[in-house]
Amino acid sequence: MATAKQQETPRARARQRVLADIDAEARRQLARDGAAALSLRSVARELGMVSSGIYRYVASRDDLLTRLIMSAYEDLGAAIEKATATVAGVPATMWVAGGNAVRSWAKRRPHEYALVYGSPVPGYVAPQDTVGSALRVYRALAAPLRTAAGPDVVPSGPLAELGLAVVDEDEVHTILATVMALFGMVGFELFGHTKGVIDDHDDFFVGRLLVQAEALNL
Amino acid sequence: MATAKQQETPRARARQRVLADIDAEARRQLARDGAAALSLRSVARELGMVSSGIYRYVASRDDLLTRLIMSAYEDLGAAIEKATATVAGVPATMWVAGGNAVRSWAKRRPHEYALVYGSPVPGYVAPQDTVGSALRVYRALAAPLRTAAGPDVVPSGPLAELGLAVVDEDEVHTILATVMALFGMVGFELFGHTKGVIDDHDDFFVGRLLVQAEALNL
DNA sequence: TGTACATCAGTGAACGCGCGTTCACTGATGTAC
DNA sequence: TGTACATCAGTGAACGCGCGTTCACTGATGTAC
Repeated sequence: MATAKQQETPRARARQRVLADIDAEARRQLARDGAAALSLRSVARELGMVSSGIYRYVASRDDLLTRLIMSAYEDLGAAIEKATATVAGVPATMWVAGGNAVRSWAKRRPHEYALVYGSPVPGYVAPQDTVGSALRVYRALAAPLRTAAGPDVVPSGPLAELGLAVVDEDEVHTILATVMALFGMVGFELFGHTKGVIDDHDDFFVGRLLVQAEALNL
Repeated sequence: MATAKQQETPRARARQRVLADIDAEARRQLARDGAAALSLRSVARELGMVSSGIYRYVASRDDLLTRLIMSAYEDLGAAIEKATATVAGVPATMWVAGGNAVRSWAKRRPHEYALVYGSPVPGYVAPQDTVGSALRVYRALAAPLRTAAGPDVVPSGPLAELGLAVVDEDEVHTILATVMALFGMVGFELFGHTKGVIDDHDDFFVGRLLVQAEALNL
């Protein structure tokens, strides 16, 4: 199983390029029309390829969706990491930065957000591959908690995967519920449920993030 | 514009019956396959009607979606009202009952929940008609707050439509954020984001509802 | 009570569309000797 | 360095599917005199 990448042949390089084009075009279509409208045929068409040709690169429509889901998670995770890193050291500020990153990413890429945190795509079942990428988001959000806990903590308990050592069940639940509340707020705004109720969303959101930081003892 | 319903003619009664059948069948299909799979043709087919015949009853697919959305809101609103009414008088208990009603309704009707609180249906824009129905849900959830405030309160401020008189902006935001947190938790569980993280969802959920009730001063 | 006309539910054919996926194929690229 | 064979990207046609919506129509029901 030695997948030697040494000696990159022209054909292999071309393949990588086409694969990247496919991903890019799929993302573009997802961003424009949403997951439901995404089709292998239109991706192939846009790439100037005959519709069946795309099967040399992608096993099925579901396979392409999986790639999109994973890259959405990775992209969001990276955005949070970046936002958090710029204010590293001050837990409460980190939390606010992370939360704001989620919100602004969601507004920048509403269809991608909908794909991963909205209604499941009918008929699609996420393969195991996606959970790692999904985890990156939570790990990024947990950065302020890690900072607050200090560098000497040995991860343990139900949140060990996030680099946390929390044993008290109520505390675990508080953390989880806070994350869910964050996504609840983002989803409500993005999906238009706050129209006419909240006028200054920025203000509302930052205010709530601060309250959350307090609840998390940051 | 005197829409006299007096003198119900057989034809009119038949029309009502067919319309009800259409709604029922559409709901059945929505429940089974989700909104994306809902088609006028299959509804007509199932009713033993030729596909074009359904246009005597429904203006378009979007029109049918609107009916489904409104009835979903009404149904959820009614479920919350019922749950809250059975424990009327004790605000905190009412809140827990209302929250549990949202969750159990969502688990009973996942596709309906996804239709109204999940990703927007691509290409569909909700007409103004739906906001009244949507409001019923929030009004039902606000019952414990009304009870806590007492019967003499004259509704005013941004939440007047919910029968509340709250002027303090932070308090308004707390109420809104709590509702969003509720839907965030329900959505996360329903859409499978808590797999492997939370083992006892009932326990988690009730615990959080109690915390929320406290935050709402109930 | 009876007739003449208007309304309306439901039919059947059609338009034009797009989809996922399979298959046998050509011709270029890569590899082993 | 040159040849023979294997791999693989991309083609083009096809299968079978389902959709929303329009239109001219028939025949039954409802209404006005």
